[in-house]
Amino acid sequence: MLCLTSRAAANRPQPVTETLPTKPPTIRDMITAELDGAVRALLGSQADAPSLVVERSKPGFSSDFQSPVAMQLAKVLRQAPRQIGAELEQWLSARQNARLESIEVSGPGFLGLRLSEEYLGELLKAALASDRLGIEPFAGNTVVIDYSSPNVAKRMHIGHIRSTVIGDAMRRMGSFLGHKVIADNHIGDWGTQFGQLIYAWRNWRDDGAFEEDPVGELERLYVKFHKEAAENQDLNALAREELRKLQAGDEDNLALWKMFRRSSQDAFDSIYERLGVCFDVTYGESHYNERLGPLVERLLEQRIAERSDGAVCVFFRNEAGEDEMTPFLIQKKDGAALYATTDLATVELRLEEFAAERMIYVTDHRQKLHFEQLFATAEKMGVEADFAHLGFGMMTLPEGAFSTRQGNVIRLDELLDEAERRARATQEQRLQERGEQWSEEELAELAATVGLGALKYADLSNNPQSNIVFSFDRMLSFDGNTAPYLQYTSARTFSLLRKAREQGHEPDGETFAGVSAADRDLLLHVVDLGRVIEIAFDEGKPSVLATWLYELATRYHSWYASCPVLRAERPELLASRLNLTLLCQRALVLGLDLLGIRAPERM
RNA sequence: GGAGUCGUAGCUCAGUUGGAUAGAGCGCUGGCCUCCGAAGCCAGAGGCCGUGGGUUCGAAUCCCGCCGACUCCA
Repeated sequence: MLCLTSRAAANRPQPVTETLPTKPPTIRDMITAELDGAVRALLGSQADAPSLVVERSKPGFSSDFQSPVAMQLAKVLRQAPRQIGAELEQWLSARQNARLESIEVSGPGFLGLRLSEEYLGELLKAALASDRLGIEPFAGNTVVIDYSSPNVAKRMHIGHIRSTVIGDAMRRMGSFLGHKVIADNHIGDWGTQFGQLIYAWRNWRDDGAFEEDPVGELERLYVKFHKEAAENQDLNALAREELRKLQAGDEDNLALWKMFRRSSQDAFDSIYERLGVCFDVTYGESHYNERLGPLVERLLEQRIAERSDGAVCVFFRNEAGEDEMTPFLIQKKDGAALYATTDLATVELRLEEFAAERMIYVTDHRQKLHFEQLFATAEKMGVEADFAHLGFGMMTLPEGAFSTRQGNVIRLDELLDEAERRARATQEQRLQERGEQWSEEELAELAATVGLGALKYADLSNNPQSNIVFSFDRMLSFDGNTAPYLQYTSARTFSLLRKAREQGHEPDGETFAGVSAADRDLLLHVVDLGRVIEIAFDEGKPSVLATWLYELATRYHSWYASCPVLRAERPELLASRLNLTLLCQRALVLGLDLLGIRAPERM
């Protein structure tokens, strides 16, 4: 699995923009350029050309791509669409572009374009020339992605999976495209809960339990504190005193806090390692403590923020003086800072230390207003970077929300265990059916690959804004549009190419012959990958890539059922189909890797 | 009260800038392994895309009203 980034944060940033190649033209670019020429010829200088739409033709049409251009022009030219289409067709045909085999009008005025086999062959060859499928890095922004962000002294639970998995996929896709990505785990390592925890630790800790399971014990103390505090109001004051001492730099409390932080980080790391998730930096909220006071002062001086009723707020008013958005509170009456303050300080540090041009926050959608306020404040501060909030729905139980205090969370490590357990059971059954024996290591590795893949894919394959009611069966399904289906497809391609090699056949990387509709469809789908990754990243939707992968797997299976490879009737068909199989394999492996999912060679 | 998100097949959801016949999975019906891996393929049933208007040659997609669900608001 690609996991190129490390936690070392030193020596950033070097500009990467100048050395990047320009983005290579796509098939759509080529077609659009042709159409544009035709449209200009038709329109002359009399009017602006409409924006050209080019898309894949629906199944059942002989063309590969289509454009409704003639209908778009009908109004401007005051002619019937089909007549315009005929003229466009004539103009384009006269050009004799070797990449286009035919152009024809159909339906109410769609222009259908069919690519030539030579051109398809070129596309295949170019794609097979590298394991990046010919997609060169072309983007070059410095992007900070903020995801996962668990809280110290609490175990990671099911509520963290989405941010972690989606953020990691964004990191992978961004890096692949050529962005300089900095993944930041903004952990919750500061705040009122530490006063509570220090009090609870001093009074109720169980050293044996802490030895055994540090974070479990811290979590128990946290829950106990809230139970006790509900009975005894004095505890809150005592906890606040511990917090005050901690914030004032009291050595004992600071040492405790550091220990809590370290043991929590160890627990997080073991989960990240299992998931194959990486970060470049893990600064945490505490990293910004010293910046908060000066930041508030500066915002007041610059009149970006104002005092209001003893607190400090940033207001968003229109010209009439009315609030356009809820004010952003950055300092409470008692002088305490808030998430808002820390987040603003974090923005500043990311500009200073990384020269960030884009910041992406992956959190649940309830924080939407907070981020809108944050981004608007940054704008007032003159920050020119782009901001994006990738919000997703919450995971809940049938009886309601998860809550550490209520102790009804589903622990992440247990969820991962369950995923692997189910994958292993399925695999053992299949091996038994096939009469195969695998070693324990092979089984364990496959169980992790398939189980964790299924779990990740369940979150990556849709982008629901609505909340989701948790169910093991839902998250760990192995049938239908799931990671195991994609992995199975991958395993099949490996198997097929292994068999071919045993028979002395290797893909030659260039033959593309006896082209059927299924061949065209498969090839044209694969060569769209670069564009798909770009959309998935720019729109913050790994689901776009997931859907593309699913469509690829479906197409491959369907193609495979109708096109014998090893038993192809002619040698050039065998060669061509081996190439297509290798192409699909590379696309599956690459696409899955960008989602953080491994593609097994056998399963 | 203010702001926002979302209503698509029995269930869970896709649907990229508006484009020809709205797609998957699960579940349901029926085919396909002496033949490259059946975690598969093929075929079928199942939809006034919440509702009423509007814009457009063309709307699940854009605009407005209404109904319903959810989220946020120092």
